[in-house]
Amino acid sequence: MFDLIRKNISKHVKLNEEEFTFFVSLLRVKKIRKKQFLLEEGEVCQFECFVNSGCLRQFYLDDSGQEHIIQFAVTDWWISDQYSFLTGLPSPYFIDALENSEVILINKTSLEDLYQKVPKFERFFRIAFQSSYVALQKRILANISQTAEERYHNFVSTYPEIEQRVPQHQVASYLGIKPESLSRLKKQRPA
Amino acid sequence: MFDLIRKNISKHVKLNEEEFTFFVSLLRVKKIRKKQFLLEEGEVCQFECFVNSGCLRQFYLDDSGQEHIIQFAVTDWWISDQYSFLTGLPSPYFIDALENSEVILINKTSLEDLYQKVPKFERFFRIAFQSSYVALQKRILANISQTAEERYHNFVSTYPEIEQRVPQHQVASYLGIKPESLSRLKKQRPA
DNA sequence: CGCGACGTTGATTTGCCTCAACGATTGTGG
DNA sequence: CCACAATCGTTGAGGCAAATCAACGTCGCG
Repeated sequence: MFDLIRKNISKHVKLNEEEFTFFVSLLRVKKIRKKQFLLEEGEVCQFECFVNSGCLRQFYLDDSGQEHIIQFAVTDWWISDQYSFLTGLPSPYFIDALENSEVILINKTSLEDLYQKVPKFERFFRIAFQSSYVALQKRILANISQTAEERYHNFVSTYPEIEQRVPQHQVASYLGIKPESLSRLKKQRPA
Repeated sequence: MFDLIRKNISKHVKLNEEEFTFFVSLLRVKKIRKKQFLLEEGEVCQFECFVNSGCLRQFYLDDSGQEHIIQFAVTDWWISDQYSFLTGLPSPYFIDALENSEVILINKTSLEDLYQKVPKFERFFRIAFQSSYVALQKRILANISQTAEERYHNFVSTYPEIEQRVPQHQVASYLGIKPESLSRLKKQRPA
């Protein structure tokens, strides 16, 4: 049950049994079925979420009813709305499941407690956010410097497993283009 | 000299005199003149950098010789290449000064030392990266969901002080559009 | 002064969007 | 288990936002 998250954390910090046991005592496991929401716009996000299995997405719903996918999260990834989590303000985003999924949640007060008792977790999340920051910078560079086609091929080679399992129009949304356009550019130069 | 950085850090963690004194002992102050490089493509980035005064930018130079601005950093901001800093690999980016500037540097080994001796800094940078992550997500959303004009007005209202001090074509680069296009859309609907 | 950096404007092209229709597949309720 | 609806991807025609290419004016600085 907690093997995967243990391994995930051990990528950046080494925990002993006691520390890990304490960590686990703060966790809550949740199953989410396809299309169910983990977070809805207007709610305050109170958790960090680790994906044990399945696939989720975070998206923004604009005034014209269009969805814009901010991120995907498959097995072994973290997902949450850091904006709402940090500020305590209502989230502008939705998080829902693209497949039946199992997630592990830690809520904000537990996490603060954890930071106090096991400062290594401060380090873990520092490194995790630093790495995520790097990934987002790369995505921004792609957005401001590349064509839709280049971004798509970039995406496929960076995240082949996501390209495999999510519908094509969701990938289009993530790339900031229309489904029709993605369809067309794939025909011209298949992956 | 170190008042500003002290205030910046105190936004997230409280330091006593001893801790701050130790921190300062690890710092190096550097003046950078306009157009000088703080980091060049191919170098390994060994520092975190705090801008005490002036203005810097981080950019990518593509194969066709085009610059793409990843971020600006004015007084009281941090700038670095986290990718190279984290991985120890050569940076794909440049960092240079848009004005004569004064920066405060802490190098990687000193920072690791600092994390060991004063774990509060782990917390400080955790929160700093978490906040930056939020800002980058917002920029990505803008890039995938808004028109050039919307992104521009968004930028002006978010960073009025940057809009004031950097040349217009640099703002265009940051927004992912051409200088001519920015000029035109400003004429149609002035800020 | 003269040159380079910067912003503007015009003419044209193009990449992606919009709107619309249609087939294939999936899933679901009767 | 079939019928029907919903979801998803594709294709076509036409439109528009932004890019491209080119020229030019202004400013500030060496």
